[in-house]
Amino acid sequence: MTKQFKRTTVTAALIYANGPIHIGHIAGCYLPADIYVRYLRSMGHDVKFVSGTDEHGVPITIKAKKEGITPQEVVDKYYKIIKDSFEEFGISFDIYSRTSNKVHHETSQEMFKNLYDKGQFVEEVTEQYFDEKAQTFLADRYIIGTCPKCSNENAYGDQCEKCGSTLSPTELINPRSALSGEKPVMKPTKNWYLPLDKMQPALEEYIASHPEWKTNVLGQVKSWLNDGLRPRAMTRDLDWGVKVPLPDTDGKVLYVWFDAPIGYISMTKELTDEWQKYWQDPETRLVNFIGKDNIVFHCLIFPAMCMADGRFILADNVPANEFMNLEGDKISTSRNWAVWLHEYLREFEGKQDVLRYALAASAPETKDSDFTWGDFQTRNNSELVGILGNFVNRAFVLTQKNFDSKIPARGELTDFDRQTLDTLAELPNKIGDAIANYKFREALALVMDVARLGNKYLADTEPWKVIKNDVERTGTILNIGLQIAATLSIVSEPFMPFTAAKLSTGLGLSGLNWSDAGNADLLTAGSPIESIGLLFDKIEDTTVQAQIQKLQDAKKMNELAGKEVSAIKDTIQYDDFAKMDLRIGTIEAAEKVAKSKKLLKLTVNDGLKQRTILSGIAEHFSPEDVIGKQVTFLANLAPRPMMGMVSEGMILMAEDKDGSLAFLHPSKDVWSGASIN
RNA sequence: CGCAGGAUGGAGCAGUAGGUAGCUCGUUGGGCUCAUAACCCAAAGGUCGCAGGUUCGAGUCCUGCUCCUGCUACCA
Repeated sequence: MTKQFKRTTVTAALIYANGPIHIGHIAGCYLPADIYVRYLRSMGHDVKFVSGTDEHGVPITIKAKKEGITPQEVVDKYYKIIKDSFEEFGISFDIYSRTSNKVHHETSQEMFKNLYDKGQFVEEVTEQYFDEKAQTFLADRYIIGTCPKCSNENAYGDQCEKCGSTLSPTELINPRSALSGEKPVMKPTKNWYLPLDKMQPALEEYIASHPEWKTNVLGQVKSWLNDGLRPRAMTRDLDWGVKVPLPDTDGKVLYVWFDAPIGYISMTKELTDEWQKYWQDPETRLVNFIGKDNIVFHCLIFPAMCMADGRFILADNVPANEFMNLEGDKISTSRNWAVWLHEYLREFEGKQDVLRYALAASAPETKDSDFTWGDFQTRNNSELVGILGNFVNRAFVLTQKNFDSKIPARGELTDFDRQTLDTLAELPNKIGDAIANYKFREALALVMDVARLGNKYLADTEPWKVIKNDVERTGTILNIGLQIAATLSIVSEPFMPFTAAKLSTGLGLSGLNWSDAGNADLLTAGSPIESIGLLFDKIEDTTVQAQIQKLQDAKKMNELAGKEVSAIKDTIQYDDFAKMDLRIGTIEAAEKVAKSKKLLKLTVNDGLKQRTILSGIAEHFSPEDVIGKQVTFLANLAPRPMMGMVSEGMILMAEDKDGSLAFLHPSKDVWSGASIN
């Protein structure tokens, strides 16, 4: 922090190009990075802001297969959506590129080759599961099998979600491929590993030299270091990605997390011929904005790569944010629980700054935060409209009415005027310091304090009263009010660039930068102001409710779409079937089982006697619904004690897509006890 | 299991080297009327997750515990 740098390279996480972007991405890294960069630019610093899409890796090939298109078509589609929405949202990248570009392939291959030639890799041949039908090696996550610990039949190769234990694919009983359902075979494969274990001391030293990093970042890193780093494969068996630049390596590509961070470098290459200045000069400060899931890659693996390579500078800071939730639930692309940026831009035209404000104000800087539409509305209505918009509007309207839309001259100052101007002069530095220290929420609150200062100044000086008998004094008051607005147009720019631009247009200002903020003479008396209308509009309850409804609909749709018809079980013999005694019975009585959420106690007449069957259907049916119904049940199932009672059989139910249950009735009433063959 | 982060008035968050608990929004009351029923002032509201300990004194240090999140596909 104390070191003086000549220039700054700012990167924002490379987003994976298999879906559009949502508010979590923005709040997590793109908006903070943009605020930071805009501030540095306003300070006159030399800064390059680089980001793009990460277009390699297994999930993209899966997505392509699912949609029946090529991986390239997948990434082309999302690259465009993502790039366009960022641009419209005012994220001011100097370049937004992609890792499928030629220059990126060359750059990462060159770096790989350099590490290889320097002997930095360890070659190792391991046995891995291979899917013969899909002709591909399987990532741990794409192997499904029975958990050795809890016998869950759908455990993943890396973890069983039922019992939570961490697994390795070879531990699974009856492994099968998630792609084809086939049983995978073990096949030897050679890969190149980066020996992180040997590099740990150097990495520890690097981390130790940055005690100023955010606690969540250091904590995460420490967690990895405590565990002890292990060698990590930098190549994968896959045909989608950057080819390994060595002989006889067909079907092998660079590990996405090897090539992705190099993307920052290759994108800078595309941007400028002077790219080396931004990546190799120790007087350049490198700042990587990311979300917390990326911490290990940016704080350990990428630095390790750079150290091994020897040519590149290491990050001076990695200000990672935590995660943002949505209406109390985790944002999820696959569950469609998200506010998509491209949709927001369509539905809230011209309101980029409202979302920028709401996200910056509740960004997950120190811990996970929650975005709610209610909060969005409040922030807009009571802060942007009520405080900022209102102040500007008051100052403008008063000037229009009383001074013919010309900036009035400033006469003699009162103590209160001076006090106000002093406060005004201090705020820009405070805001700048907060931004420089990655405290964007605090910085934004201080920006609002500028508007609050203006509101209070007008309320205390009451120009609408003074005008009745002292025009000159009124002029002084409004001059000061407008000067406050002028500073506001500068300090709000990193956060709300669209609003800031409108405001400077209205005031007839241009070309100002951060050092001008706080100055009380930005506006010259006599120059005109231009009507800019209202900076912000109120957002109505109905608008907000529509968004919430949309989310809920999406959730429902997704639940329905998420179900797939399960595969047919293994073949059985007739004898196996004949063992089951399936019968029709009539439910004669039903009651809820006390203290149980799911169980219903059913009294079923099977033609011979009444039997008690406990069935887990209470969440779907009430006792009145089922009395008198004929149902299919398994009559010779071994009795099973539950909740202090014994269940003598099992009612057969069909589960519908949405999780609701249906009974199996005979198509006409039959006698109780009818057997089923 | 372990490691890491978090748990502070109704909501969202600050609390820097331990010394009477702050901010924004919301609520209530009052004032003002230039302004998008916006603005200004004031008040109410917290035993700082739980239980111990160190200290003259702890939200802040130590120990144990509980809950949430991450480390684990999609994903910032």
